[in-house]
Amino acid sequence: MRAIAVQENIREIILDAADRLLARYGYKKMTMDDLAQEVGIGKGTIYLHFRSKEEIVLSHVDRIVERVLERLHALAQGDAAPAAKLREMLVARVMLRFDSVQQYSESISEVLRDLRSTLLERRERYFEREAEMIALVLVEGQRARVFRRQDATGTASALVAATNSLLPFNLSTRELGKRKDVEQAVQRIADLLLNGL
Amino acid sequence: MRAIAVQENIREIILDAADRLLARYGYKKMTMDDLAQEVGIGKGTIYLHFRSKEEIVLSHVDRIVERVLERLHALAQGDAAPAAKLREMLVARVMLRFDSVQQYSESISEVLRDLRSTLLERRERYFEREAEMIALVLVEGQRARVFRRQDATGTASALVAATNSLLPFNLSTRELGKRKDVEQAVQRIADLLLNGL
DNA sequence: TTGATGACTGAAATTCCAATTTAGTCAGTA
DNA sequence: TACTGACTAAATTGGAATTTCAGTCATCAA
Repeated sequence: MRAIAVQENIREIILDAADRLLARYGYKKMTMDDLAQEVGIGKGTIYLHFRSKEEIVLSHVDRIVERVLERLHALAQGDAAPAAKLREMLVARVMLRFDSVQQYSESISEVLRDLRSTLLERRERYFEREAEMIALVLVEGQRARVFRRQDATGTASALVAATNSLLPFNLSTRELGKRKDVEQAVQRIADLLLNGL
Repeated sequence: MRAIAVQENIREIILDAADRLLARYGYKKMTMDDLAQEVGIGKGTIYLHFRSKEEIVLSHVDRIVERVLERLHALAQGDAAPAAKLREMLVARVMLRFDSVQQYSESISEVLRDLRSTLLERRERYFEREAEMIALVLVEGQRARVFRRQDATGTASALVAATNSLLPFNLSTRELGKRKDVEQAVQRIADLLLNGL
C-alpha cells in the first residue's frame, strides 16, 4: 500500500523535474543524468518507472492535457447554464495550458521539436477528447432547447478548432502575449461562437 | 513604358520561380544560382530587382497575402448580405492560402524556419489588415441593424483569430487534411461565429 | 529478497578543420 | 544601358576524432 503510494508519487516527481528541465533546456539538451540528479535518484531508477526519455516527455504532456480534461469534466458537471459552462470550458482549455507552460522560453513545438510528428498525432486525440466533453454540454443545451444546433459532435469540433490558435503550442506564451490579453481574446471568441454577431 | 512593364513582370516571374523552388527545396536549400537558372536570367539580374534572398521570399509571402486581401476587398464590396459576405471572407482567407501552398511538402513555418521571427511579426500585421477589411463589413451590418455587436475592431480580430488555426502555417496542407474537409471546418466555424449555437 | 544504483556500452552527437558552396558584388560585355 | 557571371568573403559541409548520451545490468545496501 505504502509502496504503491510512493511508486505513484515518484512518477509524478519525475514528471515535475522533467517539466523544470524542459523549461530550462528543451528536450534535446535535457539529459537523463540531469533528470536523475534533479530528482535526486539514480538514473537506473528512472527506468523502473518509464521506458524511455521520450515516454517521460510524452507523459508530461499527457499529464497537462489530463488536467485540462479533468477541469472540463468538472465544469461540464456543474449546474450553471449550458452556455455559461461552454464559455468557461473554452476559456479553461486555453488558459490551463497557458499556465502550464508559462515558464517555457520557447514554444512547445520548438521544445519538443524532435517529437513533432508523434506530438501532432496525440494532439488530434487530445482535441477529440475535449470535443467529446464539450459535446455533452451541447446535448444538454439541445435538450433544454437553449441551443438550436443538432450535430453536437461536429459543433464541438468546431468550438475546439476555433480556440486552437490561442493554445501555446506553436507560439510561446511570450509570443502569444500577456495572459490577460489572451484570456480576453478567448472570451471574445467564445462569446461570438455562443451568441453570434 | 515597355521597360517598366517588363520590369514589373520580371519581378513576378522571379517570385513565381521562387515559389516553385521553395516548394521543392525550402528556403535554405534554394540557392540564388538555382533561382537564376529557373528564371533563365543571370544571378546579378535578380539583384537588380531584389535586395536579398530574404527579401525575395518575404515578397513571395507578401504577394500571397496581398491576393487574399484583394479577394477580401472584392467580397467586402459585393452587394450580398453582410452575414453572407463575412462568411465568404472567412472561408476565402483560409482557402486562398491553402491553395497557395498546396504543393509545399512542409509547412510554411518549416520551409521558412530561418525567417521565423520576421515572419511572425509580419503575420501580425497581415492579420490586422484582414481584420480591418472584416470590420468594414461589420460596420455595414451594424448600420443595417442585422448585427448587434458594437466593437467592430475587436470583433473582427476575434473572427480572424477563430479561423487562424486552419491556416497552413504551422501545419502543411497534408497535415491539415483534405481540402474539402478544411473548407467544411471553416464553414462550420464561420457559421457558429455568425449565428451562435 | 528487492528496490535502487551508477559504471558501462554502443550509438549518436559534437567538434575540428579542410574543402566546398553560397549570397552578394562589380568590372566587363553586348 | 541592361545584363551577366567570375569573383570574394563568409557560411556550410564532410568526415575523422572525440565526447556525450540513452539505456542496460551486475552489484549493492537495506
